[in-house]
Amino acid sequence: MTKARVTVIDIAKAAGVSKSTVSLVLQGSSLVNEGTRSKVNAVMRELGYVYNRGAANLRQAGAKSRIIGVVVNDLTNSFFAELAVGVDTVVQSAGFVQFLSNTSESIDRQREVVASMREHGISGLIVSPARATDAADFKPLVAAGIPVVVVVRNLPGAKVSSVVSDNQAGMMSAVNHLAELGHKRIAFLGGFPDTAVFDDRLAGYRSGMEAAGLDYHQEFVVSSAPSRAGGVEAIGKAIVLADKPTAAVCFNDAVAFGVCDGLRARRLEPGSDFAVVGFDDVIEAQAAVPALTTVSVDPQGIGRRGAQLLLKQINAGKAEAETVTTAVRLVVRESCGARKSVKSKQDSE
Amino acid sequence: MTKARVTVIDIAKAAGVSKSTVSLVLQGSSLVNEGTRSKVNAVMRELGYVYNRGAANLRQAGAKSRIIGVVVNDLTNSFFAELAVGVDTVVQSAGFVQFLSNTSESIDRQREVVASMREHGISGLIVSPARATDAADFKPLVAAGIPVVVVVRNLPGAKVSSVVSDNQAGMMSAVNHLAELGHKRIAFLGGFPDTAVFDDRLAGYRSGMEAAGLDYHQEFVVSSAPSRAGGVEAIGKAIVLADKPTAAVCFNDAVAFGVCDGLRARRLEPGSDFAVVGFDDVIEAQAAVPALTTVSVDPQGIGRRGAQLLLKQINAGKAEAETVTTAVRLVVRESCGARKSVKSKQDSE
DNA sequence: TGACATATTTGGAACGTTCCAAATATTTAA
DNA sequence: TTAAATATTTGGAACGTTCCAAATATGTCA
Repeated sequence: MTKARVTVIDIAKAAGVSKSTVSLVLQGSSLVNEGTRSKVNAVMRELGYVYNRGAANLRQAGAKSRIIGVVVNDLTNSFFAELAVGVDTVVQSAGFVQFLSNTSESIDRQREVVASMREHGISGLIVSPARATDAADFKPLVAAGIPVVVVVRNLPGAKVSSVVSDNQAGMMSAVNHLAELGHKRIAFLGGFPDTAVFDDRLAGYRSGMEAAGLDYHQEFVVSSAPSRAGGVEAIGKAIVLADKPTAAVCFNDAVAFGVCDGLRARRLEPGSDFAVVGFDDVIEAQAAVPALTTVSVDPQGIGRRGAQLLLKQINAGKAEAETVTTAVRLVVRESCGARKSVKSKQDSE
Repeated sequence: MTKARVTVIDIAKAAGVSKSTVSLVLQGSSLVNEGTRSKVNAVMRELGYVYNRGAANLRQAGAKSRIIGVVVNDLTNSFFAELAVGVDTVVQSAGFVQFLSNTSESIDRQREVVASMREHGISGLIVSPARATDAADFKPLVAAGIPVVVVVRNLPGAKVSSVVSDNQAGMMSAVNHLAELGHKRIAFLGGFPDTAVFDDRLAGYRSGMEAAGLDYHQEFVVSSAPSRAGGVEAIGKAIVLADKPTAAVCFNDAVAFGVCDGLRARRLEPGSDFAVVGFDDVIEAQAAVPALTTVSVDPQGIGRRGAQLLLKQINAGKAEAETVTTAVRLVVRESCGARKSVKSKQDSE
């Protein structure tokens, strides 16, 4: 390869100024004379100078690395990919770069990547925590003055900011919609009860039932893995109840798809024979058959909000824990039985 | 917050050794006495020491940062999200971290993020280039001894390694399948002719036609944006030809979906009235109606291969440009008319 | 025990930047 | 024309590590 790196000293020599002046130019200081500035810039271009951020960070105390760490629990899931894109958008336009890692729901992996990010001197962290993450896990970071924003899944007890969607309101509107369609026996299917998101969504379900003047029955709540397979399992348990439900709100879209599978296996057609509503509005929801009625949360929006919040804290130098909930909206498609027939024009974009 | 950073010197003092010894411990050198090592480790834990990689990189010439830059053109597309996950898997288990950025097909953005990554001292770069990327854009990197691996879209003329799927073979098998189903007039729809991928896929189409003993007609090749809208446009042009095609292979799945839309708008049912085959096997392909017959490429696999290749070059210290093509396979579903009716068991996984 | 080999430890001097206090140029005001 | 003010430039000394050459400890063999 080529020889050694070009440093500010090389530039200084070539431009006939001191390294301090070059540094000033690098930082866009107004102290330097226009003529000098352009000469220095010209030399830099000519010599192919590359700024060494590592060296700079070393001198400038901690928080100036301009790296934002982003940790998501499942990048394969387009919901989180969108989230990452949202973060990237604002992070990038603020002149930061993003360090993205995927934990695949592994808590160990999460610990590793966060440690690694810390070693690299991130100025802030956005994390969608892996399941069963200990609230104390991010203590050391905030203690070191590195702001942390938790997104999607909140971490009760952790003294960090968070951005979550309005799970409760979303579930309420789903239940409300089903009630308006005349359903009385509405089940809540899927999800692990040990998560904060589950609690929120369940609470929304309860208030929705209450608001619609319907009774809350313990046995209409069937938890399961928040996956397609979990959905199959959950509907299997719900459909054999003496007092069969006629509709279900699901913990998320994956569960909802599983519920549809399970219904079909029992010769019931989702939409016409049984109403199904999901949560998240993942990309497949509109292309599915029947198209899934679901609560749409805007993952890019969450990402952007989270990033904004984080940047604010980085700039403020002080991390006031703050919680923001982003709005959601019910998207009515076919699986709730409200609309028959083929996919609508609007949805197919 | 708390006071200053804990440094190697603090550790040394507290453990009663010299900073050099601490450094040795950090590097896991076999030179240090077991007893000393464990004492030092204990002190590090106790004081909450965090390794400062930036400082280390400063000393250790260039290529040791253990950061891999990953640049994709569209993270929203689950194809590329999967790719990133594939990369992350191997990168992470090799003890590197990944710096992921999204360019949204913007060449300027791409230039920015690559520059930024360089400043941060990446040890290598994996990139799925934005459309119309200049092959010379990565010259400076390789000149600086930073290995670059291009994935998915190759960059003819750039002296870098690449990992691409076997576009040609994939298209051939698609054409072959349609020919076996009895189609004689098969169109090639969608895609921008200025890309290498287009050339490859088109070449596959031509050889496929030839292999099946069918004539290649210039007017059966209709290019368009590689998007859903582009698909609508392309089928619109193809369906009005005097000698109407009865089937089409599409540049990618998005185009294929658009083609289906366009067919329906003309009261033709994809699958029964006209056979459609896509390329990529995006996640929506199996859930669509009709389920899309398509050429499945394994994006995670490409990511893994790319990462392996890159790590190999990093370790070798020498970047021998190398091209690997990964295998693809045709997934027969409904849109080609080979199978009627509802979705199969296998596909719904 | 002495001499040598082997195992362990250790002070600097880098690495490429930023910051500071101070030096030097250039203007301005009288 | 000169003093004071303002505009620009500048040598070190950090920052937290790794590397080197050399020092010190420990062990081995006659």
